[in-house]
Amino acid sequence: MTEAGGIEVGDNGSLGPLRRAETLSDRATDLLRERILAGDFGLGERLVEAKIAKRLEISRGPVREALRQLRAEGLVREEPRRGSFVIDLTIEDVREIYDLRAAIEGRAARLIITSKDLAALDELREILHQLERAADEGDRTLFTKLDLAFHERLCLLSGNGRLHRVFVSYAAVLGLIFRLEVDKIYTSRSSLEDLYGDHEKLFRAIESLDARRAEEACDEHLDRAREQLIKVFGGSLAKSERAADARPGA
Amino acid sequence: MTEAGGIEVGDNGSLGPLRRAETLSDRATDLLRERILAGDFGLGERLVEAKIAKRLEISRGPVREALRQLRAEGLVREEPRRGSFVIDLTIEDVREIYDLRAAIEGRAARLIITSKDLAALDELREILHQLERAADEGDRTLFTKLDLAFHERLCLLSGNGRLHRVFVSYAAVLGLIFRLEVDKIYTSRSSLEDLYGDHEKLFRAIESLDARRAEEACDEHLDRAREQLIKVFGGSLAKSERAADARPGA
DNA sequence: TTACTGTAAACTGTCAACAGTTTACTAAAA
DNA sequence: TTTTAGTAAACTGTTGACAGTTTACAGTAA
Repeated sequence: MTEAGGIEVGDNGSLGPLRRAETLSDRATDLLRERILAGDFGLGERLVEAKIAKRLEISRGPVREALRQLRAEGLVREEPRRGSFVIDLTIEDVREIYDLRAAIEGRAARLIITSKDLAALDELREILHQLERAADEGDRTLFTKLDLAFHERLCLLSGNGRLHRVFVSYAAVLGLIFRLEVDKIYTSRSSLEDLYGDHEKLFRAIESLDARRAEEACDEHLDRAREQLIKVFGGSLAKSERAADARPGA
Repeated sequence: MTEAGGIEVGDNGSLGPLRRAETLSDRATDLLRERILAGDFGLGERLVEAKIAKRLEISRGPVREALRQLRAEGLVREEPRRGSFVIDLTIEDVREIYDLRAAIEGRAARLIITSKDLAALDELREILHQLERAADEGDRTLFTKLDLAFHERLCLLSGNGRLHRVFVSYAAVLGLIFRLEVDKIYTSRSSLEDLYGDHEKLFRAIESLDARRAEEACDEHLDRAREQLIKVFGGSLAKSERAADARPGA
């Protein structure tokens, strides 16, 4: 599931339709996304098709398609006849994404509640427990991963595939934001316990099966998370990580 | 703005950066989207790269990219090594899209309200007036076009580019749904006046600058619109319009 | 007839090369 | 020195061809 933004969900334990061989485009997409999220490509850095193709030892075609896919995911920006670049993230982008999140995830919570899907609640609870453990152990990288998983699952369990697809479409950028946050967060006062508590509060609201309360909790949760981010980054995300030329490997 | 799903918004009256020459991919994307929306390709119909390329007198590369773009817009479905197909719309899809719309457009309304952007209200009012005129004249095609424009503008005026992009990402499919609706709606009792009244109600709620009321109005508006659609299509959208082979022209 | 098998046609995935544009660089002119 | 013009290099957009997979079909056996 290339489109899933790196979040694998599929199960194929018993006998089902065989997973079709991945195309080079798909693998290139996954690899490039990973590299960008890992920070191997800086914000705003140019992505030159030919250089990437050479590095991956494939032709430009699949690389081109991969870049298109990443553009659709919002991780890459394309300028006609000028090429592709890793996006530049600004505080304004963070604001936009968090408003979008509030819309999507608030609705997802509501849909879960109206469907009265108790198994969904159990799944969320399970992730919540893992989140608690990660907070206890102070594992920030794991925490952000589970944080993302919690919200992803929320959207998936809404039963609305398109809602989930929208989440996935910004999940990659969110992952990038989280990575930048982890790099910086050690210097801030914020604790994982606070962040965990926030998630627990959101879950309790969903668990109460009160749609309005859940939506409000979601709004508040994301408002706090956003303000936290803005505080951490103090106005500028793009820590002049900008680079003019391509540097396609690691 | 190829990504804009056929809804042109850009203004370049005074001196601004010159619009870069469109690529073949972009033109192919626009053309194919238009054709699909016009019904020249049936639901579920296969889109064969080579045939389309031949018909447009270009090579397969740009066609391939166009199909990828349309996939991102949700109008086309791709199966690895099997090809691209126009989507099949079911009632379940309509439900999904309308829940997504409620999330996105409700939030857009809220954002406009919290920003207290009165010029935005004026713009919406203007479209509303045009909508009224179309209803009076009984011009259903124009009405659906303006209906789409009203909601698109709502999202644009939210000031959140990503929110707007999500709207655009389902606008093409919505256009397809509206087209199918126009074909069928003559046999139903629903009147354009009712539909107009519904929009006016939504606008009044936004105009009142009460975010909660506006969100609820949006929910209700879309709930009604959805039920209307389901009533019209009576359970099955895909009126066995399905075709096995490609038929790339008109 | 029905189920199975093998073969040809159709189509997608991938590649390598060319054309035209953009960018970077060098040198001349103010 | 700063600006302008000119030139080479780099890069994207596009093309046509090939390889491997999927699909359709004809033929054979039950």
